[in-house]
Amino acid sequence: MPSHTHPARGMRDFLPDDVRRRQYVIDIVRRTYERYGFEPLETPALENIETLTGKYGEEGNRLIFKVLRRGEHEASGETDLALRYDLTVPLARVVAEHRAQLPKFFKRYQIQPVWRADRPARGRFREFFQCDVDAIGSTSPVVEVEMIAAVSEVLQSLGFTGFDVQLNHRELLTAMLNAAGVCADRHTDALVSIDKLDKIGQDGVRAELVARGVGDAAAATCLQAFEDKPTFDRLVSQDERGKKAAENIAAIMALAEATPAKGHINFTPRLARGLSYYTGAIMEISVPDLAGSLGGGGRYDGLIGMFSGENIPACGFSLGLERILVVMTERQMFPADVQASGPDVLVTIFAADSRIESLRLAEDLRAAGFRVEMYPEADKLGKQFKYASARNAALVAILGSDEIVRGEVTIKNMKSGEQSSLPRTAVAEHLRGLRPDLGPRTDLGSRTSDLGSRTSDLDKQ
RNA sequence: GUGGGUGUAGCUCAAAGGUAGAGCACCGGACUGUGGCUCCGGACGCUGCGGGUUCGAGUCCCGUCAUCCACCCCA
Repeated sequence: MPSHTHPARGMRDFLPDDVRRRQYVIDIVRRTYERYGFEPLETPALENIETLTGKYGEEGNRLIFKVLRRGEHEASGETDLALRYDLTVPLARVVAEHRAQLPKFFKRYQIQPVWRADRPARGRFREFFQCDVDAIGSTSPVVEVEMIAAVSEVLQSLGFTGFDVQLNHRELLTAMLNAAGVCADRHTDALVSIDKLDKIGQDGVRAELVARGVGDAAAATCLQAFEDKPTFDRLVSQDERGKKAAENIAAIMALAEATPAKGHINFTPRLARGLSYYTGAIMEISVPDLAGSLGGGGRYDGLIGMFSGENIPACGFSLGLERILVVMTERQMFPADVQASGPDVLVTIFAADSRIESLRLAEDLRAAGFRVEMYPEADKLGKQFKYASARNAALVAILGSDEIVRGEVTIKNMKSGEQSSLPRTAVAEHLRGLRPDLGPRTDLGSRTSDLGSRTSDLDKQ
């Protein structure tokens, strides 16, 4: 027998209250994405390892969870499969594979877990959910704008007000670094350092740049560019691609004025983003009390071509579910009915010989759409009430010997303490009048039925 | 992967080398047809795990695992 019962490192069990909070967020994300015309996609947890390797940069490669080959190869440590690291690369594979069956401008959303062999930290896990939207087939800035708009609307619907969409462009950074005299093979390192300007300051970045092999003069020019907008513009406009990138960013920001993202977008020259497949606009969303980001994305016009040979433009954004949950939980942003869930009615059992009467009542109330829990044993009523209280039941139904003789049921409101007896046949109608907030919760059913089917399959294995 | 903190009852934490405790939660009773409040009682532990020092280790040392924080990186 195992000595401990913790889930594996960086993995979590979700108890009912956790699941309800997650589903509440996922539901809003999905409904918003749907309204923006995105369609659902699901892909397998496992991919062939060559599908994933070489897409995420050096650090990303290291963090891929690999699966040993089965059978005789197992002993050698050889690996042929890996757990997906994100939802973007699988999408690129799907587009390359099913191009003919997909619309010209394929817009999809995907809400599934991904895995990274990272070291767990606050808001960071080894298994976590991403909520991705991507649009395939167009280079128009309208694509970026809709992406940012959809994500902004999700956050607003969840109750976020102070979020910040940071926008930048890979080509802009490339042009700037070239003009500053940073040689091409130092670009990635330089960007990682520059990304830390807020955190470690100018001198810190300068030291890091030099340590990473960027010359003193080039480092100084870079830092000046981030300090002084005219310098930045001058450096960037020295080549054609830089100019076009600047125009692209300007277009995105102007068009976004017509969307829910209005007032939230900031051009952020220092934003770099780690994944290597980005080629154009890059973006990230952050809120004040979280060190990392709530999500990020960008344009990756070359990724699909790595699978199909044919370059198909694409752009996407990914929201991190657990990052959102961390902040929402801390700020208590969940509605009351999501925080405290319980049955509408708990039906008690007065004595063993009246069990069947209690069951009949429970079934009637269920048919009327209420969420009904049967207390399974004929314990004394005090215990049954105590349980109802602990379960957060709104109402308790009692069918004692007196009630059964009179053809009545006693209903007690657990919050107010009021209770009344009424004819057995009038119970459902009465309950509806008593607590109009109770009853059928259509959204709960659909939440569970069409989400995460793949994850539940995985759980069973 | 690097540096640091913390691991004791289900939970939050005491016990400063000498008999492992409290609060909350749990169970039972006061209250044999009514939860929350009160009172009384009960159960609760290989002190993360393995080694070492010592007459004696929850306490000191080494290792290991877990967890948290800061880096690194990221959603």
